[in-house]
Amino acid sequence: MSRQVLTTQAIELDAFARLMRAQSVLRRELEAEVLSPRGLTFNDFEALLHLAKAENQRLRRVDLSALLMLTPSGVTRLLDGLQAAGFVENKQCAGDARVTWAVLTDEGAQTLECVGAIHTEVLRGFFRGALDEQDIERLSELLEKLPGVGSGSCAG
Amino acid sequence: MSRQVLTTQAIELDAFARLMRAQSVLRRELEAEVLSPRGLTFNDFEALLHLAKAENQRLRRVDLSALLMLTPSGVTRLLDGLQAAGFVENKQCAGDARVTWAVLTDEGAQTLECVGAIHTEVLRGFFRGALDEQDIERLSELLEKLPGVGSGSCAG
DNA sequence: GATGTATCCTTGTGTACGCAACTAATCTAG
DNA sequence: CTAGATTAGTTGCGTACACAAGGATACATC
Repeated sequence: MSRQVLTTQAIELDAFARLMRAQSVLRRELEAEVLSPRGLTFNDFEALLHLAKAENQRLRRVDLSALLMLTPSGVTRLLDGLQAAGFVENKQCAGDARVTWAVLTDEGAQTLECVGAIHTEVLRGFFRGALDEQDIERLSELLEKLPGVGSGSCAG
Repeated sequence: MSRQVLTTQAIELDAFARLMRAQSVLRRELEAEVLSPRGLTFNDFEALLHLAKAENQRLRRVDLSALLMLTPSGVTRLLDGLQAAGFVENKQCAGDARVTWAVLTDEGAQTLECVGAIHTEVLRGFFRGALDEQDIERLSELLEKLPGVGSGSCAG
């Protein structure tokens, strides 16, 4: 006697479920194959990536906070670890004593270069195995339009 | 003197970054608008959702584990909370003494119905504000093809 | 200047979850 | 029937993160 509990079946619910699932699968694969073996967490890696892309390889904590979607406290603890590992250094900001720059070290850049290469390989395998180049771009474009995802949403 | 650290710029990297970001944004919005105010975590809600869709509103822990992409221990603790809240009950399996069914209670179903309605509203607003119906379906289809996302990957 | 407000960041504290180790039940082979 | 292997689940422990509160600096208004 299986009552039917859920009646609504909006297409948004499917898209949502698949989005969540895709993220979980991809994240776990990257952690298992690339990051954990090298002692990095997912956010460690993303932080290094953002620092590498940033001007002069440095970011304010509050910007990292927005980019990684972490709270300020999360960023503090995250950077604690990256500093202990020697991948990031603190640098006082000349014009504003409140801000501390997080600066990518050479060692951090080297690590990122190495890890990033494998990361990209895994990524390529993940997407290319299922979609052709056009579809990957289409997917990317569609995602970009979603609120908070596109370039209008944060410093870049 | 900004050295260029990252040279590779694969399209997969963009798709990846946006996928991660879209998930974060959406998850946080749902948590803030819908779930946290009602004392539910994201996985609480997803668990209830899966239970509601399942035959007889019940699932084995190991199946929930696969559906939510949690470890067995995570599922145990998750269900602890849902049982304490009265949304889920344990039921012994007649044929196999190892398994404990997690069964959705009436109260759980009611809660889900209420929360789910708002959830769907927020979801609709999120997607519809940026994409038309066709694009949402396209997005959903593209995501579905990714490894581990489509129906071939787990019980459904 | 003084005083209020906003911004940047850190420090307790609590929690969700992964990992490893374990128990218990089932299946498989001899 | 026994012995090992597989499967379902829990528990102890460590960690990444959110929340709330607080400290320090900057800015704005008088």
